[in-house]
Amino acid sequence: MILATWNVNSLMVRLPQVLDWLAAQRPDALCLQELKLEDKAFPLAEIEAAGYRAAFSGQKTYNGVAILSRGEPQDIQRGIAGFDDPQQRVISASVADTNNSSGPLRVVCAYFPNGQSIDSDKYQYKLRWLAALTDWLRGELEKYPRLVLLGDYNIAPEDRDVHDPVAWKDQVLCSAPERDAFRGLIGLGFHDAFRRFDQAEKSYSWWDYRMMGFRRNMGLRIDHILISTVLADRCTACSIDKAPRKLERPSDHAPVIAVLE
DNA sequence: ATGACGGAAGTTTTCCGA
Repeated sequence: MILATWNVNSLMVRLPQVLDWLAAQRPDALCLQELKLEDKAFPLAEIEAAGYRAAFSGQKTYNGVAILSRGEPQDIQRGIAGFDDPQQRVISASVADTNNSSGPLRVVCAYFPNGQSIDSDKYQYKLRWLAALTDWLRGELEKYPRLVLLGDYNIAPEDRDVHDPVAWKDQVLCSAPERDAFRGLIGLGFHDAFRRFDQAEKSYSWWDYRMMGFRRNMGLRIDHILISTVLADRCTACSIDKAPRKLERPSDHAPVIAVLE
């Protein structure tokens, strides 16, 4: 089965691209971030017409996350339990596992805070958010061993995930506390699906709109799919689909896709 | 040089993203 994540940077603007991509890729589940719309504006009819159901948690202007799946998402949970946050950044749901009879997969879709800069209050919020997410996921993994965490992590885990590691050294998205937090998630019992396979050098999932970032491949790998240990051996591929980044009016992020056999 | 580009809110400019 195919699981994917895509920060669409406004679902209203990107909806035609999302519908085209669903038709072309036929993922079993697609996690979306940065919807930038309220729930009452969520384009449910268009998505259902494309053969998908949806769980979503939106807000005005910023943030907003959704899980689209071919079957009805079950046991939907919004946010991080025990972490009050008006920013809509996390949604979880159970989706049918098409290749296994031992129960559904638990999908957690997350839009990690950006942090702005390491001397910003938003960076402190990011670190608190990361700690809360980690604590919460420790329990979720016990409850749902077949768990996948997909989303825009706003963390480039290693220097090889950064087009210019010298310029980005100790900057937000690359700082040691953020990378420590990423490793902390791995330490709970996750595997970075992308790094389980040979990949081209300079593989990124986000490129700045400015300075011809995409054409010059000035990017970062900040969108990730972490799969729990019991699922890891079923993962047969993981890739970044750069095609949508080449369209007119693209998101600044490209989708990341994982295949579970 | 802290710019650029893109989206949203909403109005001629600001905030935010990464």
